[in-house]
Amino acid sequence: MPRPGRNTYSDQKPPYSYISLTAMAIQSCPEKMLPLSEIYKFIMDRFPYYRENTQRWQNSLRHNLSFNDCFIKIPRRPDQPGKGSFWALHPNCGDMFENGSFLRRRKRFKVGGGQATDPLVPSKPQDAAQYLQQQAKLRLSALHAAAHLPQMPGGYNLSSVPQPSGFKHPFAIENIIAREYKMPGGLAFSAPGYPLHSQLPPAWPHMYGSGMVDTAAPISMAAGDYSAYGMPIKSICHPVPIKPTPASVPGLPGLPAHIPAFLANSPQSLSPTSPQTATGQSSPAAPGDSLPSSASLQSAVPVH
DNA sequence: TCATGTTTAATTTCGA
DNA sequence: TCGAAATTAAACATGA
Repeated sequence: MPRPGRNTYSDQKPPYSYISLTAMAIQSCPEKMLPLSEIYKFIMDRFPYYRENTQRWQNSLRHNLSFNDCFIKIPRRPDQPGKGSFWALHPNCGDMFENGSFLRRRKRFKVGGGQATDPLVPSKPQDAAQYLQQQAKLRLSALHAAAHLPQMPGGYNLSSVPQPSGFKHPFAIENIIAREYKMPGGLAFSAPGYPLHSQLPPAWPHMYGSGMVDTAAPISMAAGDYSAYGMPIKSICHPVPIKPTPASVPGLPGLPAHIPAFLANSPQSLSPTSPQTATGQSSPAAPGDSLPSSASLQSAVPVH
């Protein structure tokens, strides 16, 4: 829980567990897999609280990666030199934070634990790792292809990258946003115009401490500040209501009327008829996450 | 040597 | 109040 800061806002602990922070980091990159060092970096970049006591929380984070079945270790390919493996979210881990709290899951994800799974997604960690690595390649290909396409009205459509049926990733941006539509202080999220730094209420101290976000300065968003969805990461990484208010849109549980459906729907609902990848390959359905929506991809290709 | 990864155990925190 | 999830600490192994 966010506690009132002792000295500055920056020493507040964000209301996210290590699991949710890690998942956020993984989901923020287009390949949906990150090495440990990049996960550290993501967290420290976004949350000043974690720029201190690094040994402590990084040990905890590593513990979480190994201990929780929802994280899968993906070995580096020969063309990906470097230290350590990549980490990804298990494609079947589903919405672990369905209770609305990013601090505590109702139940831990266990492989073969009886969760609803996509039949096309392997559940065994080794198979899932291979599968995820393949999907990461496809995503990169799609992003690469999209970056070289002429701009289409309404933005690129990357829905050609295969998506699993009926799966909605817990850290897909639409999920996070759907939970965060009610900002502390009463500010409502108003897509499709994403909240910008200057619009963020000071009630999100984690993002403001240590001068990380200068609300007075002109908005300057580096490419790295965007998630794979074209969403400024800085705007999605803030405390959320631990207990969101009930749904207000019939048929879209948890979604208020002012959240556009495209942010709340699973990716494939945007374009259910495009099973081919941008590279022309056919492949099994992708794990449950989303590539940038057609509305957001124009600014979405992150630079790493 | 250091970063990464695994495992165990104790403790804290939170939801039912 | 209790059980489970999360956090923290620590020891140890492995590989670049």
